[in-house]
Amino acid sequence: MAARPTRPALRDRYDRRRDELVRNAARAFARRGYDQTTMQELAATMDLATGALYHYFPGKERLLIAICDQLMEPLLARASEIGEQEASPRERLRAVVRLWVAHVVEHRDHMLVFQQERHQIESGEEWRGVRAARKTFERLVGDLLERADPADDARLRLLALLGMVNHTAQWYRPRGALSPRQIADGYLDLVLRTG
Amino acid sequence: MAARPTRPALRDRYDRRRDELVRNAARAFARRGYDQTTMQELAATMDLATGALYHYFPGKERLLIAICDQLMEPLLARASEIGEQEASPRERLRAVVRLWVAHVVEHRDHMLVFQQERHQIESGEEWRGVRAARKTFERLVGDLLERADPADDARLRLLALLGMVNHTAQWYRPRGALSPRQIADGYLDLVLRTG
Amino acid sequence: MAARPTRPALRDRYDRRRDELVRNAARAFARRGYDQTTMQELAATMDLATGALYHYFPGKERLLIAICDQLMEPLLARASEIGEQEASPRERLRAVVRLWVAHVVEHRDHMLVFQQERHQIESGEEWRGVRAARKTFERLVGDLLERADPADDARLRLLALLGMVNHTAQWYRPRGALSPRQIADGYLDLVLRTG
Amino acid sequence: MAARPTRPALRDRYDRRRDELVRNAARAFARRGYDQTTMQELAATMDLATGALYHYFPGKERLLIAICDQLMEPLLARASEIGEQEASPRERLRAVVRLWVAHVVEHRDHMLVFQQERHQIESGEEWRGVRAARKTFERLVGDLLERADPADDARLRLLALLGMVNHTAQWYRPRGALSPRQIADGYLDLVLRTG
DNA sequence: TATGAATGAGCCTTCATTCAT
DNA sequence: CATGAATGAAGGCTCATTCAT
Repeated sequence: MAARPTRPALRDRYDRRRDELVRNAARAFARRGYDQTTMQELAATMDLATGALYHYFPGKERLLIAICDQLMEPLLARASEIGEQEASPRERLRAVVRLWVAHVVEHRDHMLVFQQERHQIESGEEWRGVRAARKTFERLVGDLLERADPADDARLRLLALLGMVNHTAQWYRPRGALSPRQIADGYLDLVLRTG
Repeated sequence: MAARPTRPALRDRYDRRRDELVRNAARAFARRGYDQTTMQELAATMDLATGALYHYFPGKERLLIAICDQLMEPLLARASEIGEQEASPRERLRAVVRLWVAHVVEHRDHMLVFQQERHQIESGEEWRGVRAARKTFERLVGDLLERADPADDARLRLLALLGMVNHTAQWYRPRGALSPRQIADGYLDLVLRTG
Repeated sequence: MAARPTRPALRDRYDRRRDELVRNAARAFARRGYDQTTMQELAATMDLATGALYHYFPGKERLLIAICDQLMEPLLARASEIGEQEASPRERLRAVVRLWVAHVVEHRDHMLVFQQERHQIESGEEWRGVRAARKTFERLVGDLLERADPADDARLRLLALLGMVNHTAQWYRPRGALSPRQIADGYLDLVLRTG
Repeated sequence: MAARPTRPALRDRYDRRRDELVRNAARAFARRGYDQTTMQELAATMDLATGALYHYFPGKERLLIAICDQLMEPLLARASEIGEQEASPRERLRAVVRLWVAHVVEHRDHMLVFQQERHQIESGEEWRGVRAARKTFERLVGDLLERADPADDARLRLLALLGMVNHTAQWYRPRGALSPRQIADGYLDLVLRTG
């Protein structure tokens, strides 16, 4: 794999191109599955020669990791910011869930890949980072939920929330009846019992 | 592929063996992924010669379909029975959700495979039956939910319920803190607002 | 392989059955090709279990040899008889060619198999007998031709005659315009210039 | 399969290589039979990796078709030219038969394969072109024969001619007693009775 | 950086043959 | 003699990866 350029102009171009490739790969993987999508198909979709993919990713698996990173990193960054704001736990929770749902519907393909390739993510050294990111995010949401509405069944509610939000990727359609924000608020209504 | 035997004694043995193979395959696919599990690995796991698998399934994909059938058929059958009972919608909904959660945790591997191979299930002629079964089940739950607790956001609640129950396969561990029944009731508490 | 029975009644039944199987195999091989016809297909066609074939033939190749034998042995036997008759060479040649053409059209499938599997026949120890039979027959025809109409180009005429007669299997249809006898006489008209 | 290159230099190299591969395959198939020759054997013979064959042919059967095309196309092209010349039918027939015999002995392997795989050629959609080419050629020869020497048994003579010429592939050896031209003329002597 | 032909290990599937019943 | 499930070696084909240009 060619190294990432150091000169800023080239580097930016490289980074933008790489991001674009990751997004395209997410779409392809979501549609046909990771294993059933060939590197040559990917390259063709992206108007690239087969070998050129290897300038950006040392192998197919690293491309998959890149998809997960592209999904998790901005989500985690912005959620952390919200988590550290001064607002009440309940307000921060609402902000996080809105962000989260918006992120999910904007990265539907990433989410679907993320779910489909669960078995890969769950084992293997190179997936450590992705696993850590997910855990961190879940803990962040869990903490906010616990503090926003303490209850015996806090854990079950967290798990339910994770389930419904992640599942959103499977049914959400742009221009549907509900906006991401409405969806997020709807979920919160279910999870937060006290008024 | 050898045909299913017609003599009852042989046929029963055949059916039991086939069911066992499907269960084993579900486990393997859930762990390593469908594409990354080879037919020879499967055969070895099941103490079978490679070719013997093809006495039961005409190909790898049909084995995957069989997993989905083994998951959906009994669930759909028993849920339909409940749906036609005389009890109130709310009671029937509770019964269905309890059945459903119990089924999910008892078929965790099947569920994980079902989710991982979403992209295969969603396209292709031979998957029509599986898609129909899922749709039927979802409609059944949706109807009960609507009648148990009419509300503006019935659809979102259904989708939330689907998300949380299905997601259960990813975190449930036997001998955990919560029994399937408690989980089911917990979910119902979230979804049914009017007490 | 079970041995050929010794008791006459059983032995005859066995032989008749075996002959029938060989004929059926010839048909199947002629249609789908030797390698592309499976032993299980053969067995099914003959209303037999797969394993039963091995009571009659120790393996697939021996079945192929049996087809060649069923083709060559009666032809060679009757041609030899004719060759030793007292008639003139020309009359004997005519008799042999008529026999030959009649045999070819009656064993079209055998002939087609014989031609298709030329490469197998031409090498391998177990094919020695078949090769010898063909050579013997060709020599017999060649001798008669030479003596019926001596000429410089006797060899080429023999080869031409072999070509046209064998080729007959590829176009002859029962109830066609020409009877086997007419065909044979037509061939002789071409090959015998004098007279 | 990689596409045929468009740049002239590369395309020529590709075409030459492909032709070479087809010729080699014809040799191998003629010797060991189509089904008994593996793609890996072929590749090894041609100093190629297994997968490289698939840059030139999408599958084994297409390779077989290519052999038939390599046999029939130039023959048909040149025979058509001759058929449209101004010479007498008899002269044109002689020219075509000489061409034909020369072609057969120069493509012995192709011919043997063509005959051995008759059953494949005769059925299947992708063989339509090959069947058409054969029919066209046979009709061309038949027309010339009919006009060169009208007779009641024209059809039988055509079939005899087809038989002998095609059969030539099975006995001709380079540096044998007869040149292709002598063989062709010998065949014509048999088939043309008058003059 | 980009290309795309070439590599070759590996997988799904087939099928001749065996053998317990 | 008959059965037919089981065996397991082998073949056609794919595809992630490399590298000469």
